[in-house]
Amino acid sequence: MQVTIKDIAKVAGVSHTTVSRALRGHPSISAETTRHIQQLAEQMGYVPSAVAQSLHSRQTFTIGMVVTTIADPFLPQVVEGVEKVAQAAGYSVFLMSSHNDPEQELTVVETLQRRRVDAIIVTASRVGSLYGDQLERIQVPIVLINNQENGEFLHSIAVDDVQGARLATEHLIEVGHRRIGFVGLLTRPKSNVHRLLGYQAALEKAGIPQDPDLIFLPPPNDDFQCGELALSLHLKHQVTAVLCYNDITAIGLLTTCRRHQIAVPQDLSIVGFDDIEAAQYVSPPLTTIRQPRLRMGELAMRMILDLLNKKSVRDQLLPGELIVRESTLPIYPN
Amino acid sequence: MQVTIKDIAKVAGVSHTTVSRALRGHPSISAETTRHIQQLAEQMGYVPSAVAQSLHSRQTFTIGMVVTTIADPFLPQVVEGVEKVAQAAGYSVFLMSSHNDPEQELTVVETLQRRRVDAIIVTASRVGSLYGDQLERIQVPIVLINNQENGEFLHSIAVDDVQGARLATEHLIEVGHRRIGFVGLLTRPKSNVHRLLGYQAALEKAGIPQDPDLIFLPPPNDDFQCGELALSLHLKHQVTAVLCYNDITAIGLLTTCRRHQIAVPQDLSIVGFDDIEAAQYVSPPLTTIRQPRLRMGELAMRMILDLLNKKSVRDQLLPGELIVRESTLPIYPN
DNA sequence: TTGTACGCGTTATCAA
DNA sequence: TTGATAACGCGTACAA
Repeated sequence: MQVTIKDIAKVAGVSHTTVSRALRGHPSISAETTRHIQQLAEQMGYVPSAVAQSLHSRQTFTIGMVVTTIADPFLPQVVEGVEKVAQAAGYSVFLMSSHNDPEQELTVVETLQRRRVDAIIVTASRVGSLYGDQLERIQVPIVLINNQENGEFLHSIAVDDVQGARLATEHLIEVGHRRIGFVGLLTRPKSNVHRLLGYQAALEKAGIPQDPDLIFLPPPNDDFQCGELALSLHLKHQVTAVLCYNDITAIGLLTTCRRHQIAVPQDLSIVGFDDIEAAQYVSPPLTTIRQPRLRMGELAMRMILDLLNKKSVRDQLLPGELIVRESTLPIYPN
Repeated sequence: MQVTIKDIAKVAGVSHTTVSRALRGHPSISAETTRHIQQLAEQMGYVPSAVAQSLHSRQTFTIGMVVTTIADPFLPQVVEGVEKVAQAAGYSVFLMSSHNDPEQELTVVETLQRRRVDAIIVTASRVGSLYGDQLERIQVPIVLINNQENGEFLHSIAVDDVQGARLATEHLIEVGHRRIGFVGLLTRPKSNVHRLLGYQAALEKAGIPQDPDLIFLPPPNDDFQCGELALSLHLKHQVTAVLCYNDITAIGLLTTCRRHQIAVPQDLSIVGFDDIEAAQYVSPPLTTIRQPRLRMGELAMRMILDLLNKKSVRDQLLPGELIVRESTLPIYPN
């Protein structure tokens, strides 16, 4: 059974009010009794109940972190950033998975509401309108990561998909490629379009004519398989370079190339997106666009703190960073 | 401002007691008023306060999941398993990182205690005696993952390091290797010894003499670099195969081999441990010992549920599974 | 400087 | 079938 301030009060022969004050260093309590009570609390192993405090103060110093699944290689670092800043500010994090299942999304939102979290951070690949409405009904600050939406309580931290994809494509163009393919993912409609736009903008700027055949949108599948299917871009359409929606897709393509004796990057250059851990470990190491995941998590939590302190905040669109490794090569090496 | 049962009571013209009962389907309330009140609650957007419920019931339906850092590639799947089972049972999960920092470990434990979590799951590479004592003072069921300790409230789920390492070594022996190296990690003293024991047991059983030169314990470093340093086993001591402490280490070795033009597996076979995501993506795909991470998480949470229901539980030692990929090859291929 | 009384939102006991 | 009251652990206005 946990020790309460009443228990301490009894032992000290004072009221629980005095104990409460003494423990929090209230100035109106004499230095001596304060010291005495604090010492007593220590001895008795007193730890205040956040539950009772929350009931009284109407804030829980708790936030909900909603993910589709924490097993997504993109997420752990984001969560790490969130948790770090949260912990430093005295907040604890509820981790909740929605698994992209509408039913679970509802229970997750309801649970968050029951738990009276002070704020919510969501990184879901899809925040449907229904889901978004549900979220907003909680009347609590919400920060979306990589998923802009409109709404009074909705704010966002996101990577600039257009800029990132353009950067990647420009890299390929600079080293001499002209037949450049794009592998999109229909399961991520929004950012897919943005990355496609970035790709097209780079081509246009370089005066390279668009060829619809070079844009490959595999049927919905897991990301890796989409990459495998994309080999046709090379086999049927003779692209010399491919920009993939993300690293997993790029690695899928990379793997198939190995199986088909297609040398990367000599025969085909490949660029990914995200810079997940595995990107540096595959062979050849993957050129990619890095998303500052740790920082995104930190920023999201900082934004939450600002919102809770009634400070005004601005949505952030972060640039992706080109990481050149060994999966891309000049088409005309010197 | 959140709706409370008192608000509903006012509107319905009854006491808050009646509302409380009606909402929970208490039999002593007339069917009609029950229906009426439930409907009213729905309309008013009532969501019960878990905080108030917890204060009264003295349980929070909350557990603490302590990790060193969620960015460790081993952990996400474990957490996924925990969260899944927890959610299905009506529990929510606090995710807390200790970063292997003694000071943070203390604050984490204290926070868990303040929050009055019903139980704790810990997967830390090191649960020092001090840390363990602190943990046990909370008087709450605790399940350790991959870290056996003794204590009244301490239980564990772990992979059988000895068996796993033996399995891996036997695989290498079976395909003809006799000069087999072992790369250990001093940062994980306990399981390091166990894996070493498994390695030695396999050699002994096969009648292969032990050679201390083939056991390499690099100075504490990050796991990847330890793998890189292990190249000396091949260069100086002519091993034809190496068992690495974990996949990251194995991938470090793999990467260095590529840089030194050492063909894997033709010149050197490599086996890892864990079967992290990246293991299947590297080239060549890594032969390794799989830890059933998702299942370990599920089992840990199930064990917690049993403990909370006063059921008796047994510590579990799970076998590792040999996953043969392409980083190992018979030394005398047919 | 200290204590009394009340409220936070919910459930449970007892009486009506 | 329903309601008044107390209790969970804590913080605070007000009184002493």
